[in-house]
Amino acid sequence: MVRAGLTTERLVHAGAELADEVGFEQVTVSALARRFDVKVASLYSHLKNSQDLKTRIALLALEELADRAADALAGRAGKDALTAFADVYRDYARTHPGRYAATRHPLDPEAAAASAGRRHSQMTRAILRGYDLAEPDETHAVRLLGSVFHGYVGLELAGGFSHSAPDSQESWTRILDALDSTLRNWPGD
Amino acid sequence: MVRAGLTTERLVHAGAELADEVGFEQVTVSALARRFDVKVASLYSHLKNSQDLKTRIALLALEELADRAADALAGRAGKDALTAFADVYRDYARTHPGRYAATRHPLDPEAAAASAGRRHSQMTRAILRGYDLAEPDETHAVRLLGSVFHGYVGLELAGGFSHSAPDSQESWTRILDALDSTLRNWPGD
DNA sequence: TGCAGCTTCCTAAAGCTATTAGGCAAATGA
DNA sequence: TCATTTGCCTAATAGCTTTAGGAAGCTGCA
Repeated sequence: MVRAGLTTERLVHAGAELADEVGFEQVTVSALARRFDVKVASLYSHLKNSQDLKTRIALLALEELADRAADALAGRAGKDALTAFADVYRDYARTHPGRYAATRHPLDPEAAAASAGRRHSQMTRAILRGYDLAEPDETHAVRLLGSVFHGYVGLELAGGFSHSAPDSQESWTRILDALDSTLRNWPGD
Repeated sequence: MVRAGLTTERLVHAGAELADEVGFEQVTVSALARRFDVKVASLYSHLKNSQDLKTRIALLALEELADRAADALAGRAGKDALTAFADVYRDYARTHPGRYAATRHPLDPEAAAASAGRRHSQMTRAILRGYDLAEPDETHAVRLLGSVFHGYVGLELAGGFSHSAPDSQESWTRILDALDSTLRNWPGD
């Protein structure tokens, strides 16, 4: 019997690819086994269960996203940083829809704390340092940015903006302009 | 044999309640059958399949949400309308998380066209008439509002803002202030 | 080299969900 | 009252998940 050479890492990676191809919700232990031409039960030596697989894909995606964001932020500040960061987020979602969906997968508190989600929100704060916001306004702004990015990408991916003018890219650009302007003129009490 | 009195409408309603209790993704034909103390196959006289059930719950939720939004908008304009509309959205999501999740369920084009989703976006446009935006800026603004509402509520529901100061309600209020200000001072080209 | 022990993958089995086909009994209405 | 329609049932197939236990491959050490 030739062994397939399964490892947790290979499985999670293949799971992420599978997610991008068929959707994160459709990622299943069975489908993954088929992809490796192996019996389903065999995966249970490498994965605790189906939930474990999804959690690991989510953590992988969060790392990838944070890595790309960190690259994009290097050497940038102000609006330049804002748009670079936002574009990374949107591009990642469009090129890796399954992985992006994975980043929205609910994590239990320990997993969440150990994830790159924190890194991502630290980067958001770093961008805001280019604007002049004191707490608690900075936190409000972090939440606003998170909401807009997550919300826009979610609607775009769901097809909300296709088949209707203007182009989604144009709205995205104008929304980032508006956000920049909002951050520069954050309303006081 | 006493009949259970199933109808498509009762099933969809119970499905919506089930969604609020256990989550939209966990709504299953089997669970619904258990709730009516009836065999699973019996539901297939009233529902085409599992997908059909979910679509119907989504349509129900979209109607409910649009009805509430319409009520809230009556007699309001400007920022007053904006916050009332936004609050309805957020409150609906918090009091009916399963139904809210259902509104995010992808619909095939025909179902989407027949849904109350259109009504909802018409209302967003009505609110924007209180601000001074010409096309295509109005559309950009519609998309911005949709993104912020959907994004904020999604993050809040996922627990993103709990266990951390400031209070989510405070951020929400300040974000609506910021949106109002953005709409009043929409940046030109 | 040979073999002990660990690891990998397998077979088998049970339980849950989805869906279809076909049947009997209850409700409807002529 | 009887025929027809309708509602719910049994039975069966098929897919996914998970656990238990077994056999073959690999590793390290004598």
